[in-house]
Order: sequence, then C-alpha cells, then structure tokens
Amino acid sequence: MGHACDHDHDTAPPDAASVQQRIAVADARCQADGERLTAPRRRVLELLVESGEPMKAYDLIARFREDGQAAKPPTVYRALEFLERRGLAHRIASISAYVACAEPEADGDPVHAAAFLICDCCGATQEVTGEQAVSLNRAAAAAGYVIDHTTIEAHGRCPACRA
Amino acid sequence: MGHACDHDHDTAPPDAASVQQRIAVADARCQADGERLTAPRRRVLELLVESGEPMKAYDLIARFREDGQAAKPPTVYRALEFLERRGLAHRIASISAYVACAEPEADGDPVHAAAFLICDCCGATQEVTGEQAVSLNRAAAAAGYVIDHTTIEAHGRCPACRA
DNA sequence: TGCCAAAGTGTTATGAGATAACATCACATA
DNA sequence: TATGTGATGTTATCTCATAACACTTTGGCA
Ligand SMILES: [Zn+2]
Ligand SMILES: [Zn+2]
Ligand SMILES: [Zn+2]
Ligand SMILES: [Zn+2]
Repeated sequence: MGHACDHDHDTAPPDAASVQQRIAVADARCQADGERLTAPRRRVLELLVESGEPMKAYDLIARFREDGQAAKPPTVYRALEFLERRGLAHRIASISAYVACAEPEADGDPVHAAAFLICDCCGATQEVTGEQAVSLNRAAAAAGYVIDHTTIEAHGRCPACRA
Repeated sequence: MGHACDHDHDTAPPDAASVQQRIAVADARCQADGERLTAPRRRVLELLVESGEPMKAYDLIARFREDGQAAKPPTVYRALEFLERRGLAHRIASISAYVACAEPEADGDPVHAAAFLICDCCGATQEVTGEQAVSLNRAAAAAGYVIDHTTIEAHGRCPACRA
C-alpha cells in the first residue's frame, strides 16, 4: 500500500519462485482439505503474496484488469473470503485491507488469531502470531515499532447466544 | 445494534439521570483539558451512552433527524473522531461501529488500548480494559463468551518511520 | 456415459461507510 | 471591536462491500 512519507522503504518483495512455492503449498493444503484453489482465488493469493504488504480490495481488482483478466468486486471479495476462511489471508479491518498470512503452515486450527503491527506513516505491516500476539507490546518493541494505538476485537458468542 | 437471533436479550439501557451524569463528567474533563464538548459532540456522546451498545454512524445521523436537529455525515464523523481522540468513545473497525467508552475515567493516557468482546449473533458487546485486555481469553471466559475469532491491530510507527 | 446437485463464477445494480473541499459561524484573546 | 483559530454546515463524491440472479464447472452416482 501507499507511502505517506518520503524516507527510504527498501522492502524487497519475494522473488517469483518463492511466490509460486507458497502458492503450491496453499494449493496442496486446499486439496488435502477437499477445497479448490480456483483461478480467481489463486490469482488473488498470488497478488497478495507478491505484494508482501496489505492490499485494498479495489487495488486487487485493478490488477486483474491490468492482467487482461478483468474481475468485478464480487469475484475478488469472494476470493478474499475464501482465503480468509482457509487461513491463507487476513482482513485488517482498521485499514480496510487484506494481506497474505505470514504463517499459513501453523498447525492446529488454520484460522489463527492474528495480530498486526501497522505503521501509520508508511503502511509497513508485520504479522505477529502465537505467543507473541498475546504479549503484543513486547513483540512491537522487538520489531522496533512504537505503538500508538491498538485495536483488539474478539468475536464470538455471548452467554445468551451460546446455546 | 440489531439482533440477528430470536432469544432473549434483556439489556437495560442506562437511565436518563446516569446518562446526564456521564455527559457532565465528560464535559468537565474536556474543559479541564481546554477542549469543548460542543452541541454535536455532546449529542453523539449522549446517543452512544443511551444506547449502551455499538452504533453505526448512519444510525446516529438518523437519530439526529428524528430529533429535528438534522446532521449530515461529516458532522457526525467529526464528532466521533473527537470523542475517540478524547478517549470518550471507541471505533470498532471490524463491525464499522462506534461505542461509548466503558471506562473513560481510567487515569493516565485517556486514549487507552481497548478490547471488545463482540457477539456475532446478537451484537452484544462488552469492553474489557487494562490487564484484562492482555489476557483476553481469560476475560472472555469470565464473561461467558466463547471466542471464534480475534482481531488485534496495533498501530504505530515502524523503525524506518520512527524518526 | 449421462444426469444431477452443489459449489463456484460472471454481471448488474445498489447499498453502506467515509471524506474532500469550501463557505460560514462561534469564540477566545488582544 | 478586530482578528485568528477552531468548529460547523453543505455539497458532492469517493471508497468499500454485498444482494440478486443467471450461468458454468465439478464430481458423485445411476
Ligand atoms: Zn496469519
Ligand atoms: Zn513506517
Ligand atoms: Zn474504553
Ligand atoms: Zn449474543
């Protein structure tokens, strides 16, 4: 995503080979679970992995157009929903963006709780998971981030709706 | 906010007196900090406190209309931005809603990290703060919530942008 | 093989959430 | 009372997301 600032941001996007490697792993995992990584789903995942940072839904749509494989909003949103359901991508609600999961191979429930360190200046975003997500401040400090504001949103069922 | 389910939800909204009490405290705090709790800001805070649950921005706008004091989106969004800046309300990005802070009197930085337990069935939302926000799962269990999915979004500055 | 149900996609249209830009107003202070 | 700052009103528009329905693909099964 865009940079609001002017200093250096040398983020090396992953090379094509490792992108395809990640796609292959995702594909294998889907097949193993009886799911299909169809063309639009694969393409969205590719774009997310290639970018290496959060992308807006409509930026993804624009990329499809550039590829000559035009896609309308529902196509991309459905692909994103699928990827999120499979634990291959995350929605970052506070910035209305989507990002490839940094640790899709984590075992157990594929849909893990995820925490993100988001730079409000340049948009650099880093996923932290597992134990780190719990002690977020420590993780932030270790990553060199200075945290201004954290949003924690736990979704589930209240006592009345548990039944 | 709306209920998607049909079972009982006996949430008692706060009585008018305690609402006004909260407004008075907020007003005092603003004045002490050299800020002004102007009419639209006060009205939005009143509506949020009265409701006791998260509200959508356009529901707030509709309420203004019902009052005869029509307000357009920018007015309400600006009021919300102010209230959030002052630690009097929170934005819950994952459901695009806004809620009065449950603990605006917490000392120290008025803009505290906040965690929310959100029922995806009935919308019941409960704020947990401080130590509880850290050990969210424990807090959720104590509140009787079963958590499906948690979003943690820490915003700040990355190492490159810290300067 | 041919049929069927289920899952996925394409397309159109529209709803919901949020902000840009600029004019005007209120208020503190000098 | 002049002046500058912050807040509000207003119009228009932008971004984000989904409903609804037709069509297609896929894989199981007679
Ligand atoms: Zn992840
Ligand atoms: Zn940065
Ligand atoms: Zn709060
Ligand atoms: Zn509930």
